[in-house]
Amino acid sequence: MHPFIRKISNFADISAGEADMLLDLFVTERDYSDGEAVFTEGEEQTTFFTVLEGWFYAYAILPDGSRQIHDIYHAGDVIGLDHLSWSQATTSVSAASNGRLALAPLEPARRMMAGNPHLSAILYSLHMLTNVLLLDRITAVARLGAYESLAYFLSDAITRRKMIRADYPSELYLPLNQKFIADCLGLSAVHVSRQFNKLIENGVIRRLSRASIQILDEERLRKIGDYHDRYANLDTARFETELGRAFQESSSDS
Amino acid sequence: MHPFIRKISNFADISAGEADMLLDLFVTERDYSDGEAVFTEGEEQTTFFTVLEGWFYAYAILPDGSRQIHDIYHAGDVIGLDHLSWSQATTSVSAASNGRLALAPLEPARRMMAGNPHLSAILYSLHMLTNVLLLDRITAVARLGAYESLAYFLSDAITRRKMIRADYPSELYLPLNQKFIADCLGLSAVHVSRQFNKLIENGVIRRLSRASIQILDEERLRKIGDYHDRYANLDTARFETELGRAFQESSSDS
DNA sequence: CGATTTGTTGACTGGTTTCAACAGTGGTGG
DNA sequence: CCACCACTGTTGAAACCAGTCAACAAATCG
Repeated sequence: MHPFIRKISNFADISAGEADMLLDLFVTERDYSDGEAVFTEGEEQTTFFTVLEGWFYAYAILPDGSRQIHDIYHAGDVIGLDHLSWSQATTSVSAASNGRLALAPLEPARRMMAGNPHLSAILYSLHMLTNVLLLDRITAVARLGAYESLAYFLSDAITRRKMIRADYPSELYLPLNQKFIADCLGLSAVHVSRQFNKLIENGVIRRLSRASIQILDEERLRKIGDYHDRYANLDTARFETELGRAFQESSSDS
Repeated sequence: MHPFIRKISNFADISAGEADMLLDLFVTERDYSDGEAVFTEGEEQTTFFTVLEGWFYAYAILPDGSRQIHDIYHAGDVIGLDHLSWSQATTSVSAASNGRLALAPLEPARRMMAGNPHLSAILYSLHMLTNVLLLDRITAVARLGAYESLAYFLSDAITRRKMIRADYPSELYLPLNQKFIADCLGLSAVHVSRQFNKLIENGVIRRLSRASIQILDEERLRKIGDYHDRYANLDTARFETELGRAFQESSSDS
C-alpha cells in the first residue's frame, strides 16, 4: 500500500475511491540524495510533497549560523502543506538520507479539497495532529533536561515508525548523526553523545551498529521523556462519524 | 467591530454575511476571573472559544510539577479548535487576567465549515499560521539564549497586539508576572528578571509601571530576538484569489 | 496599615557548551 | 586489498550560562 494512505488509515477510514483521488494529486516522483535540498526558505512554491522513501527534515538557520531542525519526515508524512497559504516556503527542507518524494501541484489539491470536504477534513485533522505534537516538543525542549529530552526524541521516533508498521521491531534504524539530533533538541553534539551513553549504561537502549539501536525498555524510555502518545488519543470515532458525516451531508445536500 | 472578525480581516477578505455566519456560531458568552480554569487537559469538550476581552493561556503541567505555557491568547484569538479532532482537551487553558470568552458549540461549527468552504479555508489558514509561529517559538526557546529569547517573546507580544490595533502605541501592557514569562520560555523567574533589567540597561525597553513597559527601540528588540513577522508574509492575495475561488467555485458547482 | 505577592540581588551549584585531542568507522582511490 | 582520508563519535578540562536558595525590597491588596 502507498505509505501516505497507510499513514492516514491509522486514524481515519478512507474509501478506495478517496485514496485514489488523493494519490492522483501526486503527479510526479523524484529521487533525492543524502543532503540534497528539496526547497529553501523564501523560495516560491507550487507543490506539496509526501515521502515515499527515506528521511527528510525541515530546518531553519539562525543568524549565528546554528541550525534548528523543526521536523523530521518519514515515509507517509506530508511536507509543505503550508504552501497552500504562503506562496514562499517558511522553512527549508532537505533530505537526511537518500530518498524519494511524490510531488503534488497546489492548484488541483485546492480544488480537490474544496470538492471533497471529507478528505479536506482528514487533512485538517492531520494538521491539528502535527500542531499538538509540536506543543509536546516545545515542552520537551524547554522544560526537560538533556537526558529526558533525548528520551522524548527517541520515543517519538519509535511511535512514528509504528504508524507505518504496527509490528515494528525493537530495532530502530536511525540514519541521523548526533549533530543532527542535537540540532533537533537545541543541544550540542557532544552532550547528545554523553546522554546517549547514559541511556545505554542505564540499560534502556543498546547500540546495534552505527546507525541503529535497539530499544530494551520502551516503557521506561517513554516515562523518562514524559512522552504522550497523541495518535492513540486521537478520537477517530468522533472524527469519522461527526465531522465526516457533517461534511458528507453538506456535499450531497446542494 | 468584533475582535475575532477584526483579527481575521487582517489577512483575509471576509464579507459582512460571512462575518455574521461566523459570529452566529458563538451562542454564549462567559466571564472569567484571573486564574480561573476554562478547561483542563483530558476533559471532554463540546465547544471552542474566541477571546472577547482579557488574556488567556494554554499550558501543561509536567511530572516534576513545573509548568510549560504553550500559548497566550489575546482578544480575537481562537481557543480549542483542536476539539474538532480530539473529544478530550490536549492542554489546559486558564485566564491570565479577568476576561470574557465567546463559546461556540462544535456541531454547528462542523456543519458551517462543511457548508462554506471559503470560511473553512480561512480557518485552515489561521491554523497554519499558528503552526508556523510555533516553529519559530521552538527555535527561539531551543537555540537562543535567555536574553534573546525574552526579546523574541516581547516582539511577538507586540506584533500580536498590532493585529488588533495597527496604531498600537509603544506602551505594552503586560499583565503577566515574570514567573509566567519564565514558564513560557522554559526559564526561571529569577533569570527572567535579570534579562529584563538587561534590556532596560541597554535602552531597548523602559518600565512604565509594574504591568506595562514602553518599547524604546522596537527594531532592535526584534533583531535581538531574531523575530520574523509571519503575518506580514502571509500571502493573502494568493489565499484569497486561488484558494478562496477554488472553494467558491466548487460550492456553487454542484 | 499589615499581609501577601512579586520582583530584585548575591552567593552558590549544576548542567551544558566549548575547545581540543583522539579513536573508531566507512568510503575512496591507488 | 590496503592506505589514506574524511566524518562521526568519545573523552576530559575549563568556561559559561542558567537554576536554586535565601534574604530582602517593593508593590499591591484587603
